Amino acid sequence: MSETTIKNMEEFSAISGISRPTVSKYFHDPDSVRRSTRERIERALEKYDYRPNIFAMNQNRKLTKNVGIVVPLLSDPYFAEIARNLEQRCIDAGYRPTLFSAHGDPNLEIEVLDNLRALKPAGVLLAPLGRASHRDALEKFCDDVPTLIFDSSVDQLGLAFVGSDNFQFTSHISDYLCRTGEPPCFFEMKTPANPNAHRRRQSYLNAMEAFGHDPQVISIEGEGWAFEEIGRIGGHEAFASKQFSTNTILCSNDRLAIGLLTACYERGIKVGRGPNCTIRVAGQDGHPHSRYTCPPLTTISHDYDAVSKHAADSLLAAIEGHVEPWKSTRLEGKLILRDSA
Amino acid sequence: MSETTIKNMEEFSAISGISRPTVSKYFHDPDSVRRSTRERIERALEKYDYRPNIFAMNQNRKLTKNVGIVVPLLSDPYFAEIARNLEQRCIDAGYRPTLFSAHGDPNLEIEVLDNLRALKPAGVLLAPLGRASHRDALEKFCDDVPTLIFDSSVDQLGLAFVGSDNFQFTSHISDYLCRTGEPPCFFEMKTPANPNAHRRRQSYLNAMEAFGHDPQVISIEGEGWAFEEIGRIGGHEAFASKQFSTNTILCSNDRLAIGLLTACYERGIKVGRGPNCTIRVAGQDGHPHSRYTCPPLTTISHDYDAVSKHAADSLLAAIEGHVEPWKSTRLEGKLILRDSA
DNA sequence: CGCAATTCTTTACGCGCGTAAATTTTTTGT
DNA sequence: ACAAAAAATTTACGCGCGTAAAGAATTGCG
Repeated sequence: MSETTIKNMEEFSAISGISRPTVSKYFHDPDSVRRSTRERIERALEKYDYRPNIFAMNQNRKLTKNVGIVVPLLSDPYFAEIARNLEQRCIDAGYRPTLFSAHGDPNLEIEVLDNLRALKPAGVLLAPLGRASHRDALEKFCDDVPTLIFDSSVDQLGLAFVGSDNFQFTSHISDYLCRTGEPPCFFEMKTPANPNAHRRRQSYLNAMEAFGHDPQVISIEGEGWAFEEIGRIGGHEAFASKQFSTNTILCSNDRLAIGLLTACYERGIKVGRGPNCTIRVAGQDGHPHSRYTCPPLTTISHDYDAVSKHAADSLLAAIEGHVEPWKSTRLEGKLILRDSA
Repeated sequence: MSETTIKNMEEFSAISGISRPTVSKYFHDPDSVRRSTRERIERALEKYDYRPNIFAMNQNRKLTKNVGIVVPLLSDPYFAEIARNLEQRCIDAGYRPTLFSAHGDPNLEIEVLDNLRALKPAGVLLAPLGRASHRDALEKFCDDVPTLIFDSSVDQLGLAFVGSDNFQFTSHISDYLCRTGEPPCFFEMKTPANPNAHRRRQSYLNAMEAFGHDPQVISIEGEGWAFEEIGRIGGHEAFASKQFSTNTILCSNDRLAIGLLTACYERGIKVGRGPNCTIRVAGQDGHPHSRYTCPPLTTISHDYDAVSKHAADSLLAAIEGHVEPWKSTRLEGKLILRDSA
């Protein structure tokens, strides 16, 4: 690398011997110029490290290379993990992802989207808060910006939806639980933040009917996103009032299950499949932490890779002009057998 | 809000009746214009929602209002939580924070910093990866961009350092453990990613000497950021080779402790203070998850609020011209007594 | 080799805003 | 009420790059 520092595209075009408009074209898409000129530019690029001013670029381009990634709660490792995955895929495709979290607050979600608008993103990958989201504001945003919805669907919003097949999740794990012991009760929040919860409850009811068992749904109180605490408190109350009719509890999601396991511990209830265990607990999501609960949590896991790949691919395809009608893609989960059930 | 849509500051200045340079001044700092004109602008702002083009602003301003927040691993809820905190403080102070994660990879850390440079940030809040960080690249970055280091210090890098007092952490919890039972062994990674680990080990050694006990450090193998798994595997090996000389284990951090708890469970070892418990385990960090382990983890917690407040305040003060010599601030932690020890 | 199709160069303008200088208007203090 | 200070306006230029149009150079192909 030489010492002469290049401060703009004009100077760079001079020393590279290529005209500025062509250099500009190169930065927009390296393959849009002749092979030989591309090589000349890249040789110069190695000698003098120059990068076009990102603000000047974005100001004039009709379409930027910015991509927004919005999740409901970044402090939930599930979302952090999927966000990381999406981020990498965008970078690999030559886009500039920016990560946002609504921190569980629907007003913040709107604010985030407003800020995102200012970045003139080519597209957005959005996991909505769900029930609490301001529906019409989301809709308005999706009208303006190519948006792919993931994780939790809101009608036919955006370009498409990619997520997990919650019916398959619950029916699969219910099936497992029924075949290996007492039929499960279903442990959930009464007013879940996420619409997936409703699908899971329904799928549980279907599964129980198919097996000819009486379903039992325990719907606990609690607002917000502190699911572990909600599960813990709700668990204590459910135990105290003897609401569990069988020795098996299927939780609507892993974080609730983690809280329930804590409640079990605090009440001296042994969880697992072992000889002196009195109860089985299973979750749903394949939460990064579920491996390390005590006992390790039996759960059904999202296919993180497949979901994020499908989501990123769909968005980027749409950005690049491949129009397709709205579509919902729901991927199957994998049962992860561990000690808790 | 009226229907006429304003597309630039020129138009907005026309309808608000204020000249464009004054409007520009207002957006730079609302308090820099006379109260009456400020009110006129804000009245117009309510009628026609106009926001200055962020790219055009940043292109010309010598100093942007961008602030970068960089953490080693966003999927660790500890960092997610502190990042959220920092983010909010920046927004409240009128800055535009952008969140980045190095995803545990020192090369990515450099890449993130390079991308950050392109945003011409007014300042950066950086929690370095630690041992694995490319020291000289960080240094170079800090030379160019006002950077405040937090969580894990690297010499006298940047404007200042803000973090926790690891000596106090370990001495405090060691003290507690010694007074309430057998003196603790110290469970750590042999090659920890984070330099805080060294301080904690040293503090443990000091504490044990002060109490007149023989220290015992168990240093386990493992690279990377999958601390829980490292703790679990390392725990199994340590138990198998009977490396724990007392019934009390102080872990270098909570995530390691969480893995160790899983190992204990898997070996049928009862952890806690109860009558038929054979071992006590404590962690350090006050990890968001530590409340929900089984048993709930006794730990010493970072003062999240104080650390992030101090970090954000220091950076913003420096940005706004309050020069101060390099300083290291280390805040005390709070002991959180739970069932595990 | 010659022609058309590509690709590049030259020239020129515009994006939306920051900012400086000179001038005019408004406010402040007495 | 008046001068001085403060704030706003007018005018003008520049930032770094996108992009369009017209012409020149290069390429591919029969």
